[in-house]
Parts: sequence; C-alpha cells; structure tokens
Amino acid sequence: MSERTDALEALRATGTRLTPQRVMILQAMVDAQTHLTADEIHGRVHPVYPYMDLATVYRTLQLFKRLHIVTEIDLRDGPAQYELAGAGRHHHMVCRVCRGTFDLSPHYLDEFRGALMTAFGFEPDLHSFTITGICAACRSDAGMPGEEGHR
Amino acid sequence: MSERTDALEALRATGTRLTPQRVMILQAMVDAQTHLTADEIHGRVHPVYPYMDLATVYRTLQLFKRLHIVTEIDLRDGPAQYELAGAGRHHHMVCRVCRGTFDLSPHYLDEFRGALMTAFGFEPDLHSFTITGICAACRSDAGMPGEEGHR
DNA sequence: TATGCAGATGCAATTATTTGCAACAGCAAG
DNA sequence: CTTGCTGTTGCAAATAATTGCATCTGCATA
Repeated sequence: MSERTDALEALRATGTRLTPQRVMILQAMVDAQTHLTADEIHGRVHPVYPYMDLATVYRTLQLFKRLHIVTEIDLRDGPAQYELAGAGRHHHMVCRVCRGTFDLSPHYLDEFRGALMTAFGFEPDLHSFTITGICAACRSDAGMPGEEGHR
Repeated sequence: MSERTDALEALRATGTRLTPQRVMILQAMVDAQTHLTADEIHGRVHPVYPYMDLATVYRTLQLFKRLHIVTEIDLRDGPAQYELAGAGRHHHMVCRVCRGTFDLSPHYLDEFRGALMTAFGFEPDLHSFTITGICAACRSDAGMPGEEGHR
C-alpha cells in the first residue's frame, strides 16, 4: 500500500484536491503495475465510473507527472505510456526496433547533468527521461552495421 | 547553396524521388534559416503552390529527418519545430521557462552514449536530441530554489 | 521518346492530446 | 452543519500529427 499512500500524501501535501477521479486513476495504475496509455487507464476506470472523461485522465496524468507520482514514456510512435514512479527507476531506454522498454538508472545521467550545469548553467529536466535507440538484441539480430535502418 | 545541394544529393543517393514538393519544402527552410513548424512551412509554400498539403509537409519532414537533412525540436508545448541540420549543431537545450532554444554540441553526449553502449549494448539515437530544462538566466531570475515551479 | 512501376501526393478521416467554459465539489472557515 | 472560494470535472471543440486509399508522377528502362 506504500505507493498508493505515498501518492495520496503527495496530493495532500501540495494542496491539490483529493478527488475520487484521481484516486480511481491512481488505483488503476497500482492494479496494473505496468505502463498504460491514457486511453487504457480510461478504459479500466470506465466500468467503475462511466462519467470518467479522457481529458480528466490526461490532466490527472500531467498532475501526477508534476508531482513525480508517475513517469511518462513517450514512444514517439503511438500514444504515450505512463507508469508509477517507483523509487529508483525513473528513466527508460526504448528500442525502436522491438519496441521494448528498459529501465535506466538515474546514475547514467549524472555526468551529463553535471556537464550541462558547469558548461551552461543549464539544469536539464531529468525526472523522467526517455531515450530511443536500438537494444543489444536487435543490433545483433538484424543488420549489425550499426547505423540507421528504415522506419 | 551548399545546404540545398547537399540535401538534394542525399535524396538522390537514397533512391528517394526528387519531387517539386520536396524541393519547395527544402527551399522554404533554406530561405527561413530559422526553425519552423510544419504549419509555418506549409504557409510559406502555399502561395507558390496552393495544392501543397500539410500531410505532405509532415511526411517530407520525417523523410528529411531520417536522412539527417533536418533536425526536429520538440518543445513539448506547441507544435514541433524543424530546422536544417547544419554540420555540428545537431542537439538542443530548450528552456521550459523562457522557451529559448540553445545549441548543444554532440560532444556533451559522447560520454553518455559510451556508457549505454558498454553497460547495455544499447545504441541511443543521438542524431537529433533535445533536452528541456531551465537555462542559466531563468534560474537566477525567478526562484533559484532550483526545483520545479508550476507549468 | 514512350512505358511501367514503385514511391509520392492530395484529400478525407482518424488518432492523440489539449483547451475553453460553465457547472460542480473538496475542504477550510465560521 | 452550512457557506464560499477555488480547484476540478465533463463535455465539446480545437490543435497536432498520422494514416488509408485512389490517383498521379519521377525516373529507370526499353
């Protein structure tokens, strides 16, 4: 019950309201334990509460994102995915060949952040970072040339 | 005329067709010399060729992106911007406060790429990379606390 | 120069996401 | 427990981008 409680706590702490819609959306994500699209979340809540609107789902997800309750994974091909931001796994690598998503420890971005901060004083948003590319398996599979492919 | 010629050369080299639409879109970008949205490009070409369709602009931009003729900058707030990929400046930092975009030398990503390759064999797509955050000016300006704000 | 075909285009419709607005409802204060 | 203020919701419409499909055309070949 930790994740759920933490999230509700975060809501309370920031003065945003704890509405049934928000609880339902959160619950749907807790139950699923995988990444879901906004539409999937809507679909899961709908049987329980038919008035739930997709716009509300999107707005709630943006709120949750701001509060670091969820992480958005933008596949850049199809709708965005959302998952609960469990401690630690905040970032993702997405293979553009097999569509697989892999967790990426924040540690790999520390150096990068440091470089930007020192060089430009630019503080990158790294709460939820997703990078696309080609995973090891797909690289050895298909053409291992290593560069570009098609779509 | 270098950028234009290079681009046309790239088209020819990959066996994709050199259509008047593509030339017009390319020309519009050469003329503009700034980042443009798909809609702006469409607007610039329209007077010359009223049949130009937005879908064609989008498809062409995707093609150009694949050929590394243009770079896409996704502001994540409003439509995506496109600019000619002049040698060197492939990446961008976008300030989410002032909306300013800053060029970022590929060099800053070398280390990151290396780490992912060694650790996971994952080859990240780094031809066109955009990271949002807060620029130095905006950090000192508003709240320098350093964390989150609103929207 | 005429011909064929795969790739490209225009158009309309679809998908993904955001936004304006009036009605509504947490929740703090009385 | 009632009231009021403000944040939130549902709904509809707008915006951004993509896609299916029939038609068309660059360009390689004969």
